[in-house]
Amino acid sequence: MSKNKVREYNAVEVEKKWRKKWAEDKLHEVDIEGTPEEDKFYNLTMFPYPSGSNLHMGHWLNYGGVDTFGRYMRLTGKTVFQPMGFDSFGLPAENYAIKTGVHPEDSISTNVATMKKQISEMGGMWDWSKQVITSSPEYYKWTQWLFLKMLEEGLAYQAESLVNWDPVDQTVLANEQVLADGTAERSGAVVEKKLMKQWYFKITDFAEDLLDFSGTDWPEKTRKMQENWIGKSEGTEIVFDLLSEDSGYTEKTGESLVAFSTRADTLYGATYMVVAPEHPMVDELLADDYREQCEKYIKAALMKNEIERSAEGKEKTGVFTGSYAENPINGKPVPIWVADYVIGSYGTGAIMAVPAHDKRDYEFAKKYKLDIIEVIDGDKGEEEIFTGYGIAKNSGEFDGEISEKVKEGITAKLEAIGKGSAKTTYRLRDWSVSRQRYWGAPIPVVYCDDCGVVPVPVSDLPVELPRDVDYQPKGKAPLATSEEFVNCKCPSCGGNAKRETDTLDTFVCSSWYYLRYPNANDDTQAIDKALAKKWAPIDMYIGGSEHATMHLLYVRFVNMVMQKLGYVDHKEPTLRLFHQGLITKDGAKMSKSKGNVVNPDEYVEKHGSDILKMYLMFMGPFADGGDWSDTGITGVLRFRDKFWKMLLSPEVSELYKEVEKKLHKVIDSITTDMENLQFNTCLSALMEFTNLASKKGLTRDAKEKIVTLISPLAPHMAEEIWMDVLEHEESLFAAGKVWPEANPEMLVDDVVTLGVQVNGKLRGEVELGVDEARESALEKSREVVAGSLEGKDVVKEIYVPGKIINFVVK
RNA sequence: GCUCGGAUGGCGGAAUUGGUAGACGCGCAGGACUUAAAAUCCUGUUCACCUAGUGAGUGUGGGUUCGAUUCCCACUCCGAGUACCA
Repeated sequence: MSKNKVREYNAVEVEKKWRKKWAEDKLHEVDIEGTPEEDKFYNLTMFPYPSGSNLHMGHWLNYGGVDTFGRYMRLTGKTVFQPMGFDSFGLPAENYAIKTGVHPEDSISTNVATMKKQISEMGGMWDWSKQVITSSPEYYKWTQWLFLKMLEEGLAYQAESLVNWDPVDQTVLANEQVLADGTAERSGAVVEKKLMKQWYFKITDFAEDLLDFSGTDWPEKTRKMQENWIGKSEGTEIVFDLLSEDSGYTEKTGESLVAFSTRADTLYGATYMVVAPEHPMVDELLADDYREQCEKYIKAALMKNEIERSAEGKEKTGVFTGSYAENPINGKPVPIWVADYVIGSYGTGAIMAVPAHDKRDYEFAKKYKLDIIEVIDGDKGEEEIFTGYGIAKNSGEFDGEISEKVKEGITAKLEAIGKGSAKTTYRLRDWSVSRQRYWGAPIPVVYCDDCGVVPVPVSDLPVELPRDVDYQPKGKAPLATSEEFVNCKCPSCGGNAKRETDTLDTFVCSSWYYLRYPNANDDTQAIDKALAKKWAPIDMYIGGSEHATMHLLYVRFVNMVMQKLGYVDHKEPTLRLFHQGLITKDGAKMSKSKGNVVNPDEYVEKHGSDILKMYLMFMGPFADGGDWSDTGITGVLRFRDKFWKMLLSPEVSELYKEVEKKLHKVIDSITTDMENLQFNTCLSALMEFTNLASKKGLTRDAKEKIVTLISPLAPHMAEEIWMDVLEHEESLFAAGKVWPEANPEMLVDDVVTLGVQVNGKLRGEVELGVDEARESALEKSREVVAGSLEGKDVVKEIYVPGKIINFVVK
């Protein structure tokens, strides 16, 4: 029948042949306009940053898994759109340029070319005809358009905020560029904080929408992380009136300090207040005798970032301001402190401290000998203080009531006397999108003396990033050094104006790219409504979990805005989300600086990409990644050869019953595992089948089924078998819905072997029918473990059909 | 610090809703084939011991249950994120 003798499998040659053929046939190019909506499957991976180094094992794991899943969906009959692009703006290219003098445009275009070549050699079904490169004017033109939309919608605004300032390099630093000791990575200078006017996106307007994940299939952990990041808490804003020093703290100054608390029920126990070092009222709180000491403390505190301020083992520090405020519930004066454990951006930046019922306040109060008054009765257990809900005491009229009631009562009372109100706050902050850097999309606004802030009209986009700009750090944004760029005419009045010189955060570029892919080459509009509505939401989005809170929150936010504007129908950008794991080397993240980067190319050259991909998929769960070691690659090679030989052996006319049953069980388990992206167990199942069937022979039908099952994992080999051995006319991946279905009758066994336990310990095995009746099952089991039952009283007999028998004896 | 994960043989890992722990693979040991080796094939392989068996065992200590890798409590270690790396 077959013209093929059993021949050796030459992976490298075979793979090259099929990649060439697939490219010629444009097999992976999707008919974006013509595909019916019910057939579409948008299979997306988070696009890579084109860094200097080659593709690493992490990329391989990531894209290997994406492609395996995509091919599986393809074989179930879906039209799979699997585009690829590059997130090419950003800090690393700029830093590289500063260091080496190579222009980011040049290094990026080299890197993109290299990575594209390497990704192509993996043999994935990437649709390169819809590529996006975020640093290209054709793309960032529309990123600027997105900014203008935000502005139009009132979702972009300017405000001052603190940034890391390097006084030597005269430049803003990313948190990453600030070392743990507070000095700058590059210059070594002690980093300062500087107030700067920045553009923000009002993501906080969408806090409630972002908390609603209905309709999505996301990992529980990612949802939790986002929920905590958004950090909704319902509490009370409480007004503490300031007391004047001159009066001996008996009279009010007329000013007040507002604190946010989720535990208004503990207000009677509030014995002091703490304001964040960056609190806007700090300066007026400083009494003369305390000013010098406080200012020193505040300056030091502002140099640290949030993580350092609350770092491990760090003792809480603070200073007394010399001011007092009145506790509104009992009229008692409380001292006001400044401490860096209070963060300015959360709540109101000021807290009422209840040391008897809050751990941090307790530590602080003990250290500085502040009053500690218990106002709740509760079981402390082994702790020094009680932090839960209990029964109120020392709380005036609220004594004896439960905390929840007290909270409501006190809030109501505060409302009645005008000293507070119920309030919901969120930890989520607005998204700062301004960067004082060169390598980003220029923010498309101009500043006109007469008209103020004027958006650049869409027809004038892109505001092009000039190539010849001095991007060396020197005290102002790189774009500000270019007179040619800065000076322009006001689009509104035609008078002299100056351009905004900040660029956009690269997260803005990546917040909408999935809506651009379907019409990536369309120069007339950012998003094609009809196409976006058809292809969005993303059916499967795969990327690292390091993006759980930022990128994945920004994408959701932007999608919500786009929905509001009618560009998409769905609130959520992606239905299903999956995080691949991390590949490490000797337990550490692979990086050039550590010198532990393993180059995938050498494995591809030696064994072919199918082998490397299968090995990465087999190494462990796709969601876990793992530590790289090539010791196990032998097993995958052996399996591949065995599989190849099995498929090339002569066909048999009928399958052995055992093999047939196994085939259907394998179809069943692989289908489930593919759906769940558990590729390691897909391979285990294929190995088991091969071990069994290679001795017995396969029918043509079985060969077609098993080749289809392996094809998402080893597409080149599968295609070679499909076309060259099984002599099909058309590619397996163009064959439509060919994924096999298991025959349910083949999945059930009539006999099962069950463990027989005595007191929960395995003492024997028994063969039973699947639905063996209780009495006969127990009867047979008793015989098996007769020895262990001898002389004992059986007090209970447990029989769970198909699972277990357990005798409880005394 | 805070938030979220993870920990199973010598190694990578497997185990629907609690039901025979260690599938599959690597490695190792023994055997077949070979003048020999490689490759391939077969057998064995959680550990301990007084080895026809018995006991222990899924990071540690407790708990719930007839039964826990799985559920609960406390802890240890490792990883990710922590808002200007992406």
